[in-house]
Amino acid sequence: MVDVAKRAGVALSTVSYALNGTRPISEETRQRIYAAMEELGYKPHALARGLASKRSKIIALLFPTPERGLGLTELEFVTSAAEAARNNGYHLVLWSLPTDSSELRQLLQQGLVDGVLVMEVHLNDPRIELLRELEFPFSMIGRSADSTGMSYVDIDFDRTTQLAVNYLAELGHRQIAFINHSQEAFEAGYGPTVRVAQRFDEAIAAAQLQGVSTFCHDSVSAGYEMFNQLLTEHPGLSALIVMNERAMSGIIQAVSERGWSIPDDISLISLVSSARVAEMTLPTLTTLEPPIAELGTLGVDLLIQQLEAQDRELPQALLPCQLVVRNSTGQARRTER
Amino acid sequence: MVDVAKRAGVALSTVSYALNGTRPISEETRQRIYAAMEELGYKPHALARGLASKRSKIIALLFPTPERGLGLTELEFVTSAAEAARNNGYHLVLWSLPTDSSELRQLLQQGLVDGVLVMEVHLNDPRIELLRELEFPFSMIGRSADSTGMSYVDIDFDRTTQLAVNYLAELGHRQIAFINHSQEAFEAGYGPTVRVAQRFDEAIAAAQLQGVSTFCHDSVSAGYEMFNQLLTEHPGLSALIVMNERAMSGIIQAVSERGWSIPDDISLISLVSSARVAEMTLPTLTTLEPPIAELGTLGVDLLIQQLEAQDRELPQALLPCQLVVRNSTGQARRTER
DNA sequence: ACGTATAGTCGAAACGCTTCGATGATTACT
DNA sequence: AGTAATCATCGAAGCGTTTCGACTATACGT
Repeated sequence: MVDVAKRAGVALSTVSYALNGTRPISEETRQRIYAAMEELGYKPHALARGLASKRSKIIALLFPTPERGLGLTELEFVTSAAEAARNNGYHLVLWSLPTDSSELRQLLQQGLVDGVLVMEVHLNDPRIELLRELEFPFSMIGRSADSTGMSYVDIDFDRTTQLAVNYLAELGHRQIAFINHSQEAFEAGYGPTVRVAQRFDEAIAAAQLQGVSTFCHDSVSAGYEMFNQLLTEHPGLSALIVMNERAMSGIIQAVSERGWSIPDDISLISLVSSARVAEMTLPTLTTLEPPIAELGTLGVDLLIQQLEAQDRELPQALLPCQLVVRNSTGQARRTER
Repeated sequence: MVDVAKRAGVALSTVSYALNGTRPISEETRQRIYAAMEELGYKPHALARGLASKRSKIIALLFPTPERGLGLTELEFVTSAAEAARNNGYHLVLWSLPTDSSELRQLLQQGLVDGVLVMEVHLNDPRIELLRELEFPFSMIGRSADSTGMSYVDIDFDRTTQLAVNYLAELGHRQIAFINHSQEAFEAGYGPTVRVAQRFDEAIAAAQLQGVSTFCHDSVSAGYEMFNQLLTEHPGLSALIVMNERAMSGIIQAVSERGWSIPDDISLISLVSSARVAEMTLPTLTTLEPPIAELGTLGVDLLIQQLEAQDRELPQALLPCQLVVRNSTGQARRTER
């Protein structure tokens, strides 16, 4: 930088001002400075800049260590966040930690990152508490129980659930089951699990349908068994809303073993599930697909906005899933089986 | 840090030495210093450390922007790399760029990262060329065409292919097809595609079997059509080795439509495919599963070793996939169909 | 014509650490 | 006993930026 300054015949600080636009610089000098930078192949040093300005332009993505196992969803998420960060001139570091790790505090206090984006937020999340305590800038994907005054993006589960129920109702289904993630996830306060469970009951009631809502472990075999059990207890079921990709595989197997056909004998909707997975099965699955990339991008944008804005506004956003009709849903049967 | 020094009654530099162990410090003073740090809640500042030492302890994961679409594989990869980095006291930033992006140069010259880990290396990869040109420390997942003198980890495709062919041969299969990724991937020099294609022919010849090797687009429908075409042209096929998860779905559909059963009428092996996907299908798939987490961890380890070692050795490693027998493979039919 | 903004620039002091050379004080080796 | 390492520590000079206060020259309002 000192070389650039010399070559352009200006002071060191002038180069800095030209670079960041912090103070006015005459067009003429700016030209000279840029030319000098070009000729010398000068590139500003990120660390030095960060040290002096106290803003590293690095944000962290707080990524829970695989508990429920990782989905395609998460990956797209990560990459879209990385891209969004880069588009804003930020870097994205990955911090993959258990939610209750004490290591987070250390990492935050290293002063490396300007803010963090928290994924897979639980209704009651120790990471969030820590961040608030340290008054560390953050925003979330998903929401903790009380998310007032915090910045977040999340799937609009109310709307998503409503869309699924409405669609099935339009097809003439009257008895609909909802298959959730596990009870443990529910009790741990995993957002989607809690919110959809609640909304499902409301939507069913409002549409004057019959509904049954149940938890299910995230495994193929659990899905298989759950389906059989459900149909024993509620033989009139004609449609299932499933928010559990692994269980979905088991359900499809159980249906096929029974000699039934999808969607003639039963309709299936996969909730918050990606196209990639939905197209791997036979038949392909009607889904409500989360706007993953948008969530990632938006999450990063909100965080950066928060970091750079002077005012203390904490923006929030909810995005609904999109109904993509494929081959696993159809008109309800007219006749009893 | 100056406060810690004062409180411990030592010089600033002594605190630094105690922290990094760069020079010997008496046990007694070390105690005092650590106590002081504790009391003051002192945490070293990562950026300042990086600036002064010229080693940021940050590495980048060079992640290609989704071309072939993202797999579960990649995600596990990313998280395992992040963890490995953290275990070594490093941070991992994500750089998601097209392989031919000019932006990489900018990023490298920012001086933010000490080294990069390159994913999805093509046989002829501009990123690698750039890294060599700049003499920037890096290691790779996968290999470029000439990988002598470079550090990498990769799947041992030779051994993996051999395992698959051997296993099928043992089951009595005599006519085996190999379904690869697309021809475009092959021509682009995508490593797995090229290496397995080559090795398949060799392995078939060595085992004195009949083999047919074919490319296939990464899509369900392409797999479906490819299967039908293959069986028209080679009615004697009794086993398929498939390295193409999406095509695999199509193949399974085609088999089932034909009224055939897996594995009684045809055996399927999914190559370099994760357990998550293999267990979603009916029947579950026999696979050769890549040691993804190990690859990620090892890749990071090799890179860091390279960064910290004084000697200029560039370690390399090949790991084979593991054969996991599930329900898609069985004895070859004794009789003609 | 006079104080007062404002544009444009400079020099120097941070930012929070590492690292080099120097200095005593021990210990080891002939 | 004398020289040479080694141990333990200190002070100061960076690392490559940003940012603050100061200064000059020009334009502004009255």
